[in-house]
Amino acid sequence: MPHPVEAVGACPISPVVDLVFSRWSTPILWVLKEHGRQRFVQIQRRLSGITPKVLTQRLRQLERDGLVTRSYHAEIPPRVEYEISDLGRTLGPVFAVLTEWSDTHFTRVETARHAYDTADRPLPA
Amino acid sequence: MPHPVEAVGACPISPVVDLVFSRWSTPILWVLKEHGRQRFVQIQRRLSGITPKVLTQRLRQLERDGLVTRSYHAEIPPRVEYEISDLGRTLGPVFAVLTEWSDTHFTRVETARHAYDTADRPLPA
DNA sequence: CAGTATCCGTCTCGATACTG
DNA sequence: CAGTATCGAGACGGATACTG
Repeated sequence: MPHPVEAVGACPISPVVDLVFSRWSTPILWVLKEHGRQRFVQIQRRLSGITPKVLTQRLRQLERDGLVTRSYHAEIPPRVEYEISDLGRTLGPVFAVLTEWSDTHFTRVETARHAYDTADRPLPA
Repeated sequence: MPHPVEAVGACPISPVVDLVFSRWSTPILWVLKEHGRQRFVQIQRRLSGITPKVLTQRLRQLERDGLVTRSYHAEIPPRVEYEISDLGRTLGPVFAVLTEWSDTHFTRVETARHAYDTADRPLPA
């Protein structure tokens, strides 16, 4: 389920968010970036348990968006390899900034959550 | 619907993605960053039609995560104001990089989509 | 104003089974 | 191996109505 289009007017980066941060997209791009070209089952194993249906859906979307390339080799058994594209590699700085933010600020989020959960607040009941 | 936890092992930025790029989170943070402290209905109007239920849900989550602060003023009528927190403001570079990526690369995505959609491919039927 | 309560449609995911 | 087909379950969002 993509982000609503109505939000684009208020938030110009919504299209990119849909593109890169849809469910499973980021982990798939990440493993392709980290481990290079690989086959369908290898990706599936690294994402520990994603079903073939969902993996196929996401890979097709990423291929359509030009972030991933698919190469089919008509052998027996058939061999299909996926690789992050040049366009996909340009996302490197995006991931780098997110990694850096996570390393420096994520503990503050966890602290905030804990504080919120243990705060005295008027009971909803 | 958060990203699956199983993906975290393969992709360390999954928690941040859930935090910042969950549905509606980015647009809400964006309008708070752009237009400063504002009331519930103002946010609702800028996001053109988000329902109060959903807006409440997301604001609560962002408040719990420490990205947004909520201030309640017991007046008649009641007044509640939301503001991006200091922690939320540290996301500035993240948004900046995404904006830059969008400006320089998004047309290539659209080109790729068009090429994919008009490509001759064996019919699925 | 700032929400909450309820109902409902949709979408997606997950599990399972099957095919070239 | 690399998917496709089908089914069912559940989360989530949208619309509407109501409250302090």
